[in-house]
Amino acid sequence: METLEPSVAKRLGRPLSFDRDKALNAALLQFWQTGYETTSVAELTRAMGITAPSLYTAFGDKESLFLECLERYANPGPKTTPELIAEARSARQAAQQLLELSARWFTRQDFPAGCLVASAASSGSVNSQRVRAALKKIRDVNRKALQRRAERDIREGHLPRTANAQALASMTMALVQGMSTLARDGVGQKALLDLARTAMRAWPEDQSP
Amino acid sequence: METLEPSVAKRLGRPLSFDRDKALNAALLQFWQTGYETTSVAELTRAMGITAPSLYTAFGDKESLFLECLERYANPGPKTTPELIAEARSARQAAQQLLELSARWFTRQDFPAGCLVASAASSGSVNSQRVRAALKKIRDVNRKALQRRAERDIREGHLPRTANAQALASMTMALVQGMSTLARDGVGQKALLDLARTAMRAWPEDQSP
DNA sequence: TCACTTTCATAATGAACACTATGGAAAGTA
DNA sequence: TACTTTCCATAGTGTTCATTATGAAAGTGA
Repeated sequence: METLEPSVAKRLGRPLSFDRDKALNAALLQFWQTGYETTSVAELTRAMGITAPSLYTAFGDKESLFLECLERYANPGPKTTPELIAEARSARQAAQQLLELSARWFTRQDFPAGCLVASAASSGSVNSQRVRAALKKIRDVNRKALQRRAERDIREGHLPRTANAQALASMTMALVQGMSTLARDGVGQKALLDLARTAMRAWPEDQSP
Repeated sequence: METLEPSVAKRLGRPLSFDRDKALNAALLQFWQTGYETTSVAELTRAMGITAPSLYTAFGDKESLFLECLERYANPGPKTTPELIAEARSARQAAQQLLELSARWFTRQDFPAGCLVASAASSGSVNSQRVRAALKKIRDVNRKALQRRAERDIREGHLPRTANAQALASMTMALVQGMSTLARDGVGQKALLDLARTAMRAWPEDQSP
């Protein structure tokens, strides 16, 4: 063992002729538009501008490529969504930011409409079990994070004792999922923002403890 | 033209050896579980208990079979969903019934979890454009029906003038879509019913005109 | 019984699928 | 320049896809 980090060490032989990062981005956009199972490797290679052998040596196989795209999609910044939820001023604030961000994110002109996690594999064959499990896990983790944040607010008196943390968290995440479908159906940004503001009436106002 | 109703007239030749209605139901359940593009004809014939040629002579092709399943799924009773929405006591009542019915339907033990319209083809290739358009149309029609019902309530004084009919309708339909995903992720009936009740806080109370 | 019509089971169709074997070209090191 | 390593392009692999050709079987009408 000469180096502990082979990825940093200078690689011998002919270097990659394409930008791995850009190719991954292109694959992400393709999956985002047309789903996981319903996107063929041929469509991926066309979108990425590389040939099939290059895809397989650089990314493994179709499943690994998708999971790497998903990782990039779900964690674009330094902090994860559960961390951002935990650190928000209140559960209510976290929910509001989640909804407003979704309204804006799902209707961006430079990206496919809707949410990859919501739409890439809402149903599928046995061949996509692992991918669907990975998507479900992201949804579960985010929902549970918001639920725990709401439970904390109830304990600390920022939300009334009668509030239902699970129901509030599930409702908020259901809205995020549903807004993705609406965005895919062509509903615009303003309509989704109005929706988000209207839905926040279901959250009890923050209280001082 | 001897008969106006050829389906009633005695058919010549060898009769069907399987129950067309039961086969259609089996196909519906299969599509419901594993989606449109992601369900193969081989899986369909296995679930329906018939061979491929029987499927094609009885139902046309895979797309026609799905559309017929969708028709049965979306219109099981004598009245359509938009009709039920229009005839409800109020827009608020319609929304509440929609949400509670969804909570119960999406978590029934004897059916696949979630909603066929929400999950069968949330994304897909060009081969499923017509199917996806048919699903979108159902979502659009139902959403618009609820929106019109809310607009009427505002006109007639049952909802405050400040209420946003489009936002209320979109929010309610987004919740239905999202509840389907939650049900598929394993969230139970009680949790979805709590969610529905919590979400109804976003609807202004009905008022006398 | 005998045409006639339609369905059945078997098997095969070409196309698309995910994935890879192979050999030469490219770019580094010595 | 010789050599090593890796990548790329071509062309395939076997499998599965949706769909159908074929001929025997099972009914109806005369």
